Amino acid sequence: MPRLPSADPPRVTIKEIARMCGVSVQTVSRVINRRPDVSPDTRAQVEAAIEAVGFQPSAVARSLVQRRSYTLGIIAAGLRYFGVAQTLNGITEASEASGYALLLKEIPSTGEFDLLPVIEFLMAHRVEGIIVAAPDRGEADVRGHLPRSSPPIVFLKSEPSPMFSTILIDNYGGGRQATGHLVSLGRSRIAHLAGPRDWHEARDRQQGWRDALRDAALEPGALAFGNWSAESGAVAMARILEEAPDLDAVFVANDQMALGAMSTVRARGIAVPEQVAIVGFDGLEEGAYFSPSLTTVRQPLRELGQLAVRELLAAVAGHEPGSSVHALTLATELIVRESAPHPLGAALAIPEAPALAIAEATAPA
Amino acid sequence: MPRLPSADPPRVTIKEIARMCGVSVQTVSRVINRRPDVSPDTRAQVEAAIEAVGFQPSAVARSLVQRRSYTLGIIAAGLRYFGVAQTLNGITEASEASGYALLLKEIPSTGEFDLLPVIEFLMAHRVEGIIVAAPDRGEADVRGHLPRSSPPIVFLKSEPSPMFSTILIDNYGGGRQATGHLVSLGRSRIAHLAGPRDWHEARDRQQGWRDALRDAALEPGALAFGNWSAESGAVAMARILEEAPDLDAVFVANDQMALGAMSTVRARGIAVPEQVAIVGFDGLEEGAYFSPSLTTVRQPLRELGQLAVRELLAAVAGHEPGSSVHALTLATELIVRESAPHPLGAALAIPEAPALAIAEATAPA
DNA sequence: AGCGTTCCCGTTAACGTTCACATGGTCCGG
DNA sequence: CCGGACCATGTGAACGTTAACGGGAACGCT
Repeated sequence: MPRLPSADPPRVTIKEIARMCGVSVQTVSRVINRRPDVSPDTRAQVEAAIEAVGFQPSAVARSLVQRRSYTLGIIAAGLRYFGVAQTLNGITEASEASGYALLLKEIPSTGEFDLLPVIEFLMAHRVEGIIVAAPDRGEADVRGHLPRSSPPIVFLKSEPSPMFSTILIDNYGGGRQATGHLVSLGRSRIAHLAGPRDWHEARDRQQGWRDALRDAALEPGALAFGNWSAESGAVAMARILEEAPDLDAVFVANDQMALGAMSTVRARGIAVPEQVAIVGFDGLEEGAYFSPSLTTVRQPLRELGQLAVRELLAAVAGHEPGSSVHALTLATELIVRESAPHPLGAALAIPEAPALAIAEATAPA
Repeated sequence: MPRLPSADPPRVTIKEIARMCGVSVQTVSRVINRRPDVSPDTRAQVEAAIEAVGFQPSAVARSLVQRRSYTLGIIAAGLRYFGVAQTLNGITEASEASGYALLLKEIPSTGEFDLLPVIEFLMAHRVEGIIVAAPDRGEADVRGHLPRSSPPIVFLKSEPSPMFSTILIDNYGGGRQATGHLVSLGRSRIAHLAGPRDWHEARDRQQGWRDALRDAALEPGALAFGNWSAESGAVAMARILEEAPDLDAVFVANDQMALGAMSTVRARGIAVPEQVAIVGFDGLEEGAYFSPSLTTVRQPLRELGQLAVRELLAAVAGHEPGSSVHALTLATELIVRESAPHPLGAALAIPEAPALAIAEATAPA
């Protein structure tokens, strides 16, 4: 009766269906939820009615009453970069498989940014878990300031912490792998083109580089920073060449920057890999088609995303808070291609599993 | 009283806050929604209480009672490909700016797939609009089978239709631009490396190629299909070279395939652009660092995503159904780089705006 | 003094589901 | 022919919030 004048066609609800079939709403609810205790006749009738009017039960109302949203929140930064997009891909796959919906928030990939409001936004939507696929670049680590009673959270790009689950790529180990490979090639003046200072991953790769050099009793070479983009890689590479004209290898913190770096090197007339060997990081499939093809460290990013979802769902299911804090680390894999080939004469000196690397290196050209 | 034994700490609600402050829930609601008719004192007191217990109003309950979710649904395919990721980037930006949340569904990027269930899923979540950034590859066009009372939908990768809004890149025009550029270079045996047959965009680019050739009174050259990946580009290029060894140019339907194609061409010892000129499609920033750098057709993908959101929000606001069906087409822009350079001797014959293209071509190396 | 405003706040009823429990019927064994 | 078990269904309340409306106090104006 107190219908507004501007009434849209009133949404058809469970009640309407019940009226149509002459049954109670509860019975309709039972049919919708495939519960056994409904006679075949009524079930068929109700299903027919639902089909007829194209009724869609409201997930919103259901969330409210059940206090469950079957939704996960994702916080991502830098979607336009390969790594994050690939991880997101794994996340959508796994959550699709388990019937969960995804609420996506993207935050700027650079500069100060406070995660807390974003997490609160997701909490207001009552997500059952949150995946943080973005570096924490606020003034203070969010993890100190999380609201009590926040849902399980998995961090994908932060330091491990005793209070929260983290699933990380072994960036440090990958950095060592890359640098170690260059060392095994006999290179000794090995520079590093790092990612943004405020990305945890960038710091770890850099540390891997540093430690691998130390272990080989080599001095750290030149160091410059980019922002993950090919352009920044080209620019930073120019700086490195200026600082250390005699270098014979570079470990670049991601493949896109490596592409830019190779372009700069080529423009200077320096031969890759003869004069300067280059190793990237990411495992871009496209790297196989660079010129020369790019030796790189593959990250299992899709698996990372899938694992994050599984971790979250496990935490949601087994309710003991805190008991499910894990710190997983996923190993990287060296993919040897032309920009830093296998050490030819020194098969014994190869530190990585050669079979794998060789298999990966045969690009279907 | 009928609290279950397994009770989690009962969520703090607006009612709890009201009790704490000795006011009614309505007053708390008013404070939360920043309504003017609350005295400064009570407002401060309520805000303090909210802050103290870390209360988060439930967006779910609010959605239910307001019958508005402030949420948009996104259906995407091929997140791992640059185009889609970039578009998504634009979408997150615009929706962030307008305070909307995003519910993301990814569907397989290849093979038959029925959109309808996905749309129904989003409708069940009461999204206020849907962006379909995926090709429709079901047996029948979804748009014939949409449930009545579906929210506004914007299609980003389908044929224009009188019933639904579409926002499209001018793939046909872009195909003509690319091919026309090759023609203006004096090339006459121009092949095409197309995208998957079931992507609308791929068909349009191909048609642009075909028509540009016809207009130049040239025969269509060889034609092969890839699946957007660099690898498929390399393979398809090999097929093309077999079929038409004498070709002097290729228009490739995206930049990633172009990368693969260039690799194949190079491996055959064929010079780019001297013997074979290559034009890609996408406008990847990375293309500037390929070797040679890639001439391409830039798509305003981020703008596409932003426009889609704006279109949707406009449709949500102005409620007249159907009145807001638009069919926008966004122009592409030719970016001339080394793989298909400017026609040197024939400045007058350049059909594109040279100033722009030249500006884009000076890569910061 | 009377009356209309404005300001602040409370009460009641939704929103569309599901949960816990109640109810009536049918079937079976004794 | 009765008690229990089981099946199919209905009833009322609850989930957490906002909309609609009503009402009292304080203020200003004629």
